[in-house]
Amino acid sequence: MKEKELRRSMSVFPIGTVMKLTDLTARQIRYYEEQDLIHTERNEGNRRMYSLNDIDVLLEIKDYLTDGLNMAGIKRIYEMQEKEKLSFQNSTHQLTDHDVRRILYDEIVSQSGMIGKSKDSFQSGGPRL
Amino acid sequence: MKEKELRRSMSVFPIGTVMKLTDLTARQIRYYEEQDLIHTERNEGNRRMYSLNDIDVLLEIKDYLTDGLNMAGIKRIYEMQEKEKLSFQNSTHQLTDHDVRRILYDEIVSQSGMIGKSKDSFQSGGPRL
DNA sequence: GAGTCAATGTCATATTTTATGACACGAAAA
DNA sequence: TTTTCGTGTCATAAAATATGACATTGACTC
Repeated sequence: MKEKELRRSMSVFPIGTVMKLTDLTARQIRYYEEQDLIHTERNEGNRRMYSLNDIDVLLEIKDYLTDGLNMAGIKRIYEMQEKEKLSFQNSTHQLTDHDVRRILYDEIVSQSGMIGKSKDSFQSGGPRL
Repeated sequence: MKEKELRRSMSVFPIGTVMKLTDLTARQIRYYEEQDLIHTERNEGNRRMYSLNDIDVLLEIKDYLTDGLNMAGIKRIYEMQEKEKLSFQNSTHQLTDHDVRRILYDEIVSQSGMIGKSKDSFQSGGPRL
């Protein structure tokens, strides 16, 4: 499965394709990058090039935003995931990535300013994982 | 497996990406299109956009050329495949695509002007399938 | 050897796509 | 009300692509 991973992380899509695939505007995509939610590669001509993984992240971000999270919240989620990834090395991990995302997500949602928002906009059990 | 097929046939790559992925020049890619070896989609702005399947075909074409086939030969191979695809509907097919390609390939190679070319440049059993 | 043809290189010009920075705006927060 | 956040929009510059023309190279023919 190593080759598939590699393919999924190859930066091969220009922003125009990503716009269509994610239904985000270039403005939005660049803004999320500016906010450090994604880290985009550039080609020799300074054009942003995206991987399948990048597109997954953008779709995740869309979901989080739909659920009422803001940039700061989403960023924290990814930061925590990052930490988990690191501590993953010297400890057997009882928690799957799935678990971690769910836990962090619930934490963020219950902690951030979600007062006055309809609870209906939440699917039970957290984001699409 | 229907969704995967769909994804493989989505035209999402600009020619620049295809150049890198196939190690072909834009001139070559356009020429193969001009010769009807590939049929390229265009986006709203008239730019060519390629699918994963298109890239596979281009890599096949490279292989065929390496093996000494010319445009006409390659075109015939694809035409015959096309026919097979059509007759495929009203008959149970004993031959797999793999078989068909091999048979057509051998036919073309033995029939076309391969005299005086080293037999070493042929891998036994036909092209990469 | 000269000519021909197939596949590709190269160049010029026009159009499209993208990058960047600035300003605007509506909704939510303070 | 005033800020802040996420996004829209616009102007300008640069990169990527389309197209058509001409050049080149190798193989084949005569």
